[in-house]
Amino acid sequence: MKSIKIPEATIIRLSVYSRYLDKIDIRKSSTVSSDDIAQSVGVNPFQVRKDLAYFGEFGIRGVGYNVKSLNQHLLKLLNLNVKCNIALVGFGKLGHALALYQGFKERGFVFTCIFDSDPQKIGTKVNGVEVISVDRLEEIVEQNHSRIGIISTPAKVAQEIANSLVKARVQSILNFAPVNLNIAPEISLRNVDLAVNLEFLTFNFDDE
Amino acid sequence: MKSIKIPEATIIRLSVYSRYLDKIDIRKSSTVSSDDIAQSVGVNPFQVRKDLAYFGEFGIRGVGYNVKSLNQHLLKLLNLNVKCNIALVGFGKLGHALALYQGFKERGFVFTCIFDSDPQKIGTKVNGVEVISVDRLEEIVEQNHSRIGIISTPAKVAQEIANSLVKARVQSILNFAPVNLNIAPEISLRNVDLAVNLEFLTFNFDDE
DNA sequence: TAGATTGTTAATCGATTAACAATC
DNA sequence: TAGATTGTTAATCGATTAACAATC
Repeated sequence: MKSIKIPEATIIRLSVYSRYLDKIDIRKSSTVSSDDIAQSVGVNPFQVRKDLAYFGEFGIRGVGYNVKSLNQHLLKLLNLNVKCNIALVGFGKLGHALALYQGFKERGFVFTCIFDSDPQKIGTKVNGVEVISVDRLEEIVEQNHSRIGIISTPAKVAQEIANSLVKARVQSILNFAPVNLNIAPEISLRNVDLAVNLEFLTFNFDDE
Repeated sequence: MKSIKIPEATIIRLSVYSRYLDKIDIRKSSTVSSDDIAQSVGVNPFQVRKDLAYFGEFGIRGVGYNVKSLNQHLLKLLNLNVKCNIALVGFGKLGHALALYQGFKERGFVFTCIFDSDPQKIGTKVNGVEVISVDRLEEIVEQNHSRIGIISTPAKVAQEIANSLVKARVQSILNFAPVNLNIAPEISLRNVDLAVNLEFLTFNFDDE
């Protein structure tokens, strides 16, 4: 099915569409149009239909999309219909914030193991999950069958952590460290670079 | 100068290039080639040169770029040569993490005012900056001449906060709330959507 | 001079936008 | 049937990649 290449931007939008559908009160209306979705998430209706068309025909012409069934399709495409174990590495302020982030919980994401190198933090618990020494990362992550590793460590050690995660057989890495990670191409990698986002904004200042 | 449209992706890369230049030890070599930069940040050398070419000629053919001078040019383009006041709204776990984030400090970003609605938090201090009631947002942000507002509140109130920030004359908004903000087009807006990044990764699972 | 590396133009590629036939 | 809205093809737009002349 994934033989035709799906644009990254399309995948991101699928996730956004799905989150919007989550919020619709289906008692008011059980269907939704591409125009409606487009307006609500800030894209244009052509794009909504095009994005969906990569994966099949989910709507009814003249009527629209059934909210519940479309969302089920989207969740399935995003593989959110099955639980997935996630390892969080780096339990500093940012790691802490991620571990407790509502936006993850709402979409069904729960961290199944958490690592840090600070002896002060090791042994403490978050939502019933114990913080473990990063020395045991490879062992535990493999045991846990974590499919995703999240890196919220300092940039210096991020590459090393990434290597360990790959050894422990994660399939994907979400990296918050501001550094270019070199990893095997079969691992999917996504970088979230916070400073860069701020600098995008300062660039746009009209320097009077 | 900004009459020709600069791709967003280019602006993001300028920021990445600059951060890389920060890290180069110029005692070892005072110049750097587009190949070198490209390798280090994970893009291709054509792209580095093309990105820079939007703004001028910064290199010497046959030699490369002077590290220090190129970085100064980039910092100027990104308007990082002048301090800019930033308001942070929402001092939950995520806001807290952002306020203390090293990656911001390293690039010269400091938050000059912080807001929350929780009486428990109001009056506490972070790096010498007091958390203020969100009721006083418009007044204080305008007084402070904040050019950027960062929203790390729950999604429900994000639009309302955005409106207040715009009233208080910010020029840009960095939004962490998972919701589409409707704001005047002259305000530059950047969304950082954490859950969507995770779902990008789950999409790529090879569903065996 | 010969080798290296930039700056810039051209070619390719991919994503978005638009238009419209299909059909409920 | 008429109106609405999808699914899909075509047109446009923009960004990336490649090639190469310029020049240090």
